[in-house]
Amino acid sequence: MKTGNHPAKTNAYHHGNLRQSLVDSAVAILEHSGVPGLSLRAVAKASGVSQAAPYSHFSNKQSLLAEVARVGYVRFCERMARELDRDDNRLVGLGKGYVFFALENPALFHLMFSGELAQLVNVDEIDDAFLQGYQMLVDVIAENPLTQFGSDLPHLDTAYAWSVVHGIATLILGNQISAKRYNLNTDEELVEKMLEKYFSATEEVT
Amino acid sequence: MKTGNHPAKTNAYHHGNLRQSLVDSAVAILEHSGVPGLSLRAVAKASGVSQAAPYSHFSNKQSLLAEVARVGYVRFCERMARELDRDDNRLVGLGKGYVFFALENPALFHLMFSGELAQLVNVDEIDDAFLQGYQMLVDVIAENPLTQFGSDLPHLDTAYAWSVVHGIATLILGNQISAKRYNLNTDEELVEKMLEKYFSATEEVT
DNA sequence: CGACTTATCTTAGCGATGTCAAGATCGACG
DNA sequence: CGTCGATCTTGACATCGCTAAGATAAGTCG
Repeated sequence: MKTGNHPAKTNAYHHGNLRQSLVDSAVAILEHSGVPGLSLRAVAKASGVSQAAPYSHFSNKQSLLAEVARVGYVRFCERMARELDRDDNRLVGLGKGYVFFALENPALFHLMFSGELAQLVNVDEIDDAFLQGYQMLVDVIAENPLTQFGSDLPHLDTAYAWSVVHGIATLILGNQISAKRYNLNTDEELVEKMLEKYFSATEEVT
Repeated sequence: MKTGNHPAKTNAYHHGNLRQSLVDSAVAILEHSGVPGLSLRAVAKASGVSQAAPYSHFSNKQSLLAEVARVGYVRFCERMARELDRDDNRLVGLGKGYVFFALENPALFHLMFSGELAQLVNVDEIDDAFLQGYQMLVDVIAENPLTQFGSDLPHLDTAYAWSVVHGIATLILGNQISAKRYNLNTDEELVEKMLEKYFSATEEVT
């Protein structure tokens, strides 16, 4: 039942690396059982310890979930970075990475942005992974301004671009928007078509 | 503790109009206690009945929540309709109504679009209120096409406009976007500025 | 080496939750 | 009046997050 990574394991009683193991177990449970299956007791059992053991490493369930979200932010940035250079328009690429991550990790994405962890994880006192992702967007917008909307309030463009991709991701996950409504085969195709159409009018800048 | 509306009440044992009363109680609890305070037992107590009474009218908690979401859709449409004609650009007005509703009813909005009720309430087999709201958007886009993005795939424009307003609403609710980051006083001001900038380039159509 | 300290983990239990089974109540209808 | 079906109550079960009390073992210091 253990997740397998106990590098500092010492004996059967003391786990050795329980904190990290709990986070890994939680991520694994979240991926194949979703949010409803993610109970503290299930996480503890998956790591081979008793129900109350997590409280030696996390003050409560929210603290564990904040760690899980942090893992999510790291993977999120990696996913966006992977897609960033595969597109002629870097903003389109960044957007694809954003939405694709959401589609590939629905439960994790929901946890990261549900706002239930907003007290612990918000933009003001956020961890580095989240800020790194936000900085990607700021940089891409800076190197390729959205002048098709005019040059007033240029700093709003980051919030706008973020809203577009976040809205697409959320609505697809909630089944309010789907590929078959637009006679497309996959949601990925829908995302590409939307981002290419609504993020691409930046040629006139040069 | 009762919500007050028992028009068909018959006696102390049989409530008379429990189904509607439960929905009303749930909406009220959701508004001033949020999702975490919305337990079936609390709803039952607020309507003055025992814990298991709701199961005579709803198969489970999700069924009740689906009813609550339906109430939310009705109010949602009313809110958008109220804002629709107050703007020169009707799309901007519709968007304001969309986001303002989310800001004014955060818990209800979250319930309506969280996707947890997606099996019960989706766009395919949705109730009239939801479809009415979607039709508002379709009509506004039809009478004022977003030709600034080109005229190919025009049916994607509804999904795009929806994504923009939904993304703005969700990110503000999750505290990822806020007015003070843009030196504005209120979130409403931020919403207006964004929608006017990114939804207004439709003059060249006429 | 041996005793003390501290972090870690277990067992037991509390209150709250969603849900179900059994039975009580009462209006409607013959 | 008597039966029936819908409605509601009581009581219970499993699970949940969380806490208290105590067991275990690793580290430290004499």
